[in-house]
Amino acid sequence: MATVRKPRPREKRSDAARNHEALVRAATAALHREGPRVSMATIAAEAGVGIGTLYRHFPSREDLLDFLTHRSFEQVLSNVQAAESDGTTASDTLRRFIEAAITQRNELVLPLHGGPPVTVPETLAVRDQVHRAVQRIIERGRTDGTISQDVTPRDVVAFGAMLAQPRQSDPEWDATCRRLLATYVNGLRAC
Amino acid sequence: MATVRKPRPREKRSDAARNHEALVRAATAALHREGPRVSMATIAAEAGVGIGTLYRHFPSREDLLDFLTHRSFEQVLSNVQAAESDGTTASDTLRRFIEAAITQRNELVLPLHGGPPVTVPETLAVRDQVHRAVQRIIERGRTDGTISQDVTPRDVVAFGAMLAQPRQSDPEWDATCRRLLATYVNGLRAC
DNA sequence: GTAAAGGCGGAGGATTTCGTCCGTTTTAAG
DNA sequence: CTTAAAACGGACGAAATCCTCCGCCTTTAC
Repeated sequence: MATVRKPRPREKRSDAARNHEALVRAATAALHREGPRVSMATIAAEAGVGIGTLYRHFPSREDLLDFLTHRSFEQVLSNVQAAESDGTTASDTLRRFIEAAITQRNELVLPLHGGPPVTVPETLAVRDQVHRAVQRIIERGRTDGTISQDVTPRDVVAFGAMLAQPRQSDPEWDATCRRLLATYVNGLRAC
Repeated sequence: MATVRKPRPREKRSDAARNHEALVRAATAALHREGPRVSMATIAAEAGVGIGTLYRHFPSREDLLDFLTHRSFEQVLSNVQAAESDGTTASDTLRRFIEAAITQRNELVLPLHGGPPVTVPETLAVRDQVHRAVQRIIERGRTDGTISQDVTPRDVVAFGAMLAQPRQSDPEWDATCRRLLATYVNGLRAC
């Protein structure tokens, strides 16, 4: 068997890195603006690259959505961890966490409670971390008396995900959203 | 001017009436099963008619969805009126109303709080009737003390519409849904 | 500078879905 | 039964979308 020469692997090309970032940014913006049905062509145009480039970075539409979903989950996890360390009461911590999801209009959070099922193992792992963190907050709430016995992490995440879905064509949605959140958090207490 | 003879207009044909009903039933079922993106071909097949027949009854996809939306709004209105006359407290009335929307899996209720904007005037009229009925219940709740000052009909309808959206692929959704509703109604009270 | 590894772009094939058209069949009325 | 109005059905044209392919260009390594 011939000796295998091992040429030092090249660095990633700078244009590829730039385009990758542009694509992610464009896809996020386009999804927020036009909903989950945006065409790949629109995304590529918004990123200022050809359609071929889009498909080299993300071999299929599903791959792109999986990537963005994972990213979104990580953001949610980071939010909940941040809230965990600086909320006052437990229910206040949950309020902050959900508020962050809302203001980010983080609609990709939807699969967290069962939209199109997530199949990527790493993404599922992040989702579980979110659930565990919320679980810890709920348990704290049971001792400080601000959260009733039968609330589950699923409930809280599902509620946050619903509110985070952008409602285009309703200028008052923000205000409605805040009132719904206030009422829900208020309802967490007594049983 | 010649006298215009007025031939008695024919009765509507029975097959047309039968097919119309079959189409509405099939469209509802298909939408519940496959979501808002079901193809017209699927609906026609499920109704057991040709694609041409579907398009004679509903000249475009939008016409079909408008029809179903109107129907759905009427059902919601009927629910809220029924609840109005037999709830005990005001918040209990709201709970019954939302429960009805949930158990019917009435996802078409969505445009009530601002999905794809509704443009048919008659449908908008029904929507307003719903809002007014909910408003009446809320006012009753302010006097019997079960509903806080700053809750609006929009909030309640939006909340109900969100819960009524079917979450396929989540077997526990029903239970989650019931807990979310209980918590929300519980939160309506104190301010 | 030079070479080649690797990225870029967009025409176009395959597929899906909307909606039309028109020859055939069914129904209501006399 | 006869007749004509109305409804039926599905092949087909148009348009949107996903993704592939391949000749050309940019970047890295030396």
